[in-house]
Amino acid sequence: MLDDRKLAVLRAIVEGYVSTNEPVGSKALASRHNLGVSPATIRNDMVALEEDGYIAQPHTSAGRIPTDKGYRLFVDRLSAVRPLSAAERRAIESFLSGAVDLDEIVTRTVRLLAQLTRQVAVVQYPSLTHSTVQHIELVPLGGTRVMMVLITDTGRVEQRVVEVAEESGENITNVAVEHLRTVLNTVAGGKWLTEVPDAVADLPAQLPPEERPLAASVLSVLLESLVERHDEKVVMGGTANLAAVDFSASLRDVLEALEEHVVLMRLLGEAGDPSMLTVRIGAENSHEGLHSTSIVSAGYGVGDQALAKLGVVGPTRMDYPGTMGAVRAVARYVGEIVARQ
Amino acid sequence: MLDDRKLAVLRAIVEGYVSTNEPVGSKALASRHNLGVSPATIRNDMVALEEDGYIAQPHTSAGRIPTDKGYRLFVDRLSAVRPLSAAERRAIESFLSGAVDLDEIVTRTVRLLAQLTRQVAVVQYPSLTHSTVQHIELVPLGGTRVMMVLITDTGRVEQRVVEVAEESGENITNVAVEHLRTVLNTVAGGKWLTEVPDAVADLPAQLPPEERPLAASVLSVLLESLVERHDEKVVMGGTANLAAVDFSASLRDVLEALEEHVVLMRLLGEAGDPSMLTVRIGAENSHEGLHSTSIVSAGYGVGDQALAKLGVVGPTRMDYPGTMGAVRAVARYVGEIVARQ
DNA sequence: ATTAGCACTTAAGGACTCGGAGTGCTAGGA
DNA sequence: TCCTAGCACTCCGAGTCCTTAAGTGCTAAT
Repeated sequence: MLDDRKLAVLRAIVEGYVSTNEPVGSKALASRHNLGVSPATIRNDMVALEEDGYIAQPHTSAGRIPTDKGYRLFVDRLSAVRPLSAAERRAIESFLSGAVDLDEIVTRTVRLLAQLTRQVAVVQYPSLTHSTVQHIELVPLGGTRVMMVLITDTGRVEQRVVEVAEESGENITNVAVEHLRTVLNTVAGGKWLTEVPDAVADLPAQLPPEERPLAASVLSVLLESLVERHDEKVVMGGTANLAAVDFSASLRDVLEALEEHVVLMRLLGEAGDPSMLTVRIGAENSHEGLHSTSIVSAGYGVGDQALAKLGVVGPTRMDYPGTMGAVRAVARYVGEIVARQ
Repeated sequence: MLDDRKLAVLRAIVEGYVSTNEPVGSKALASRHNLGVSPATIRNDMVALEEDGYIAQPHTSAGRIPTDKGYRLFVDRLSAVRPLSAAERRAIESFLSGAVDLDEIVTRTVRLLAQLTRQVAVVQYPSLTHSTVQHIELVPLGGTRVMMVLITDTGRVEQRVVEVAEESGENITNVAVEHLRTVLNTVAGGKWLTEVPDAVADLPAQLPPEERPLAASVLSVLLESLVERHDEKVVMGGTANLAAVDFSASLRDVLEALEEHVVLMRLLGEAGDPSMLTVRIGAENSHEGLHSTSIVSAGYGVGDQALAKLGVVGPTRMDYPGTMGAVRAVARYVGEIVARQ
């Protein structure tokens, strides 16, 4: 059905349309992309490609543009991820290695990706799920309040203020807090976060009765902060790059979708091994407002452990090989940097 | 020079242009804003207003639109901040009070402001400058590394990994860390952050020699994290609202300016008592890309202490009374909520 | 000081034309 | 059987022209 030449034509159409942003016709194709055949032949191929739904024409007597399905085929079979130049890789390395902080790593990564791809970049914070407990700290804040700080081996810090029920407030002594801290760290230290709930389940029973209200309050907050999916934290940048593009959907819809972080999470979050590139094209995105965009994403992490994902959002009409190269490269470096922390 | 009627005309022009987004002519003015005079009279006034630079016409035979100077006069003398309705205030209250976390307060505030004003909202994190040290925690991470966590009374938590110089690495004993923690909290606890550098200056001298390398490393990181202006952290939301507006400058320029957080900080940061509303109109903004936008900002804080600022960015053609009302109201509530934490 | 009347300007929108790019189809050639 | 040349057809987009509506500035009268 699709012989080599037809595929070559499709590739040429995608590349042409991506670079010029104008529907590409048979004559232009024949002259520029020396395919060795006449425009008429190309037209015949185009008809076939159109019947199969890979390309479409905006109106009669216009050139062809790729459909979502066409881009999909292009990405899957007709293109190779374009590796970055040595200079680009050095730039990434030096730009990211200057970060002191998990926050800063994420912020810089976003800016880097946006700049590299000239699109909107999205980076998810490293997930708590694959971390272990490094330390749990309890700090009496005076009154009936205690601050709980959870530190993970991946450098993540979660803090929460714990409000202890009023009647038992007088029992918050430094001794009790210190005791609880010791016990907590003994029981939960080094455990995977997913194991913590089980590990602390029968902890209050082991404590003297007067310390139990405090322990109960702290534990409920701790468990709560584990349940909350903190990998839902994302940072976005490069929205200015959207202004240059004209979407078939309104720019407003796209911006709105991007601002709903929950949506973003779904987009990045679905499926995908770490270091695997995921490309979602046009209507493949479940969210309505993003039907005219494509999303290229990858997981990053330490070793083969996926900590989180990052990616870029751009028009379906994007430079896939280049974008994929940039996303992959950045994901790798970020993984390294996070590991180094 | 500017009698009452001319001012009334200016006000009518501003209000008309803001609501219709079209240049407003003398006839429309006379009929809608019953000023009790004929169009011809209004025209005469318009000529005077134009000579003084308060209004301009895009081209001959078009109506007038206000200039930056015109908006300025309108804001300063012709308008009153419009208070929010009771329902709106209740909505703010309930929306903000659900936040558990400083991060969440900020995030929710941004979304709230954006929704209320239908513009881009910007919220600065509470500054460290006006906080006191609640607690400093040190956690050995194994090897030559220690995590330092600084907790302030305003609920802010700063964490840093401290790398202790290699040769002295063996000296990181739990005893030394605990000792340093105790001493640090004794010396710095309850102090204003600005006082901390002085307070800890001669601390190493008081320690046994084998603990000094550790102390020196921790202190240098601590001081560094105090110097870094963490009130430079800002969160932005509602960019989708920009899509609806057409700026004289390109949308891209505006988005770019907004993404440069440093620029935002300058914009919000300059001058202004807490609870004072600042309005910067058009070219009054130092940044080129924002010459066609106005910024309404206010400080928020506990009592009369300004912790940080928040504001919105919109087209110069904005509903100033309403926007100012929303910004003021949100600033007040956020101040309260932060205090309550 | 205000108003009515009038001539003038200008952008926006609609109708029309025209050229170019591109197509589909058919018939002839390797 | 596949490719190519040629040709008639379609349709968008740019350009031109015209008209309309809104608005102005000026002058003279109240």
